[in-house]
Amino acid sequence: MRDDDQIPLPDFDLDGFTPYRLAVAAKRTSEELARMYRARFGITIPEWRVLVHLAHSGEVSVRDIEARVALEKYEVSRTAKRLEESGLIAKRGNDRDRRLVSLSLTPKGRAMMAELLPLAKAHQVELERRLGETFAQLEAGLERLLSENGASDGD
Amino acid sequence: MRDDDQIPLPDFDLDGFTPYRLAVAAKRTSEELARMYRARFGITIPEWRVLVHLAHSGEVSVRDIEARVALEKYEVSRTAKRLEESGLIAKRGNDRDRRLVSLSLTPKGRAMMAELLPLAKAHQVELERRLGETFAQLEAGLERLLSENGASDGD
DNA sequence: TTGACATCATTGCAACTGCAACGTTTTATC
DNA sequence: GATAAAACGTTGCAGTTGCAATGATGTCAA
Repeated sequence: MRDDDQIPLPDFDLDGFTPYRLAVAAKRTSEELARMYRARFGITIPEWRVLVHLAHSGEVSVRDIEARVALEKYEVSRTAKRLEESGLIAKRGNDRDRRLVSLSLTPKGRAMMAELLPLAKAHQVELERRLGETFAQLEAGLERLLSENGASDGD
Repeated sequence: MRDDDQIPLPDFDLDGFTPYRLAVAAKRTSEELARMYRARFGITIPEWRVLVHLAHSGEVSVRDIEARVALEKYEVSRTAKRLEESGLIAKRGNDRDRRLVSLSLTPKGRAMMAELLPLAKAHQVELERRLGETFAQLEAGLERLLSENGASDGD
């Protein structure tokens, strides 16, 4: 065998691989935001998602949140536990169906969201401004990806 | 105080929040791929990234990889450790600069990549087909996001 | 009513992650 | 050269994650 007797590999450009590009873009975008959440409010992204849903929907169960904020059931459960410990949400049993746990914002959580949501909105506006006309293109692509199997399975 | 005397919250639609949309789209896309990697080759996404870079670049250091595949230094280090343990890559010291560790594919790793890379390419083609004309739009958006601060800081 | 099955939420465990600190080696400054 | 500073890679630790299993409750059919 000669020394260069190696299996030849096809060229592959990771930078042109869409799943990779998406992952990197998402990570950057999320981390930018996560820094703000953490620095100003001391919350993580899963916490932010749950809080947003509660702000929007009032009192809901873990199950209700799961599907709506793209978190697994156990993530919601643990996130809710942390949020309760930091006093931002309240958990209580549901009398109709005692398997359910009702989650809702506490006044403290509500006050925080009253401050946070406008910032998030402003961030979105700023993002759209920064992307300019490519924003609509990005959205078209995301829409296509997200609608592909949005309801097909629980994952 | 009346019972409904609550701080009013602005409406906020998580589903329309671009960072969230990106995160969900990236997660779905990545997981689809991760399933294939894991099922057929038993590797994770960080492992896949390191392997791709080695397939492309031959022999490189941890530092070289770090920037190119969007992983932190310690992630590359631990990923390399695992890949070495599973016999897919080899690690050895660099004589010129003994701080460096040279990573390279083993024949076994090379053989795996020879099988994996065509599948990844096919996946990309399939993705482009599925997205149709929105693919170009998505790419335009991603390009904008990724070029914004790609070299500005190491993060 | 009872028993089998489904649903909801939680948790034990092992693996993984992020951060900061570390040891080693090289580079820069005097 | 000697000392300080920087670069490279690794690792200890505490916290987090994902999976599968669990317990508790509800639903349905006989």
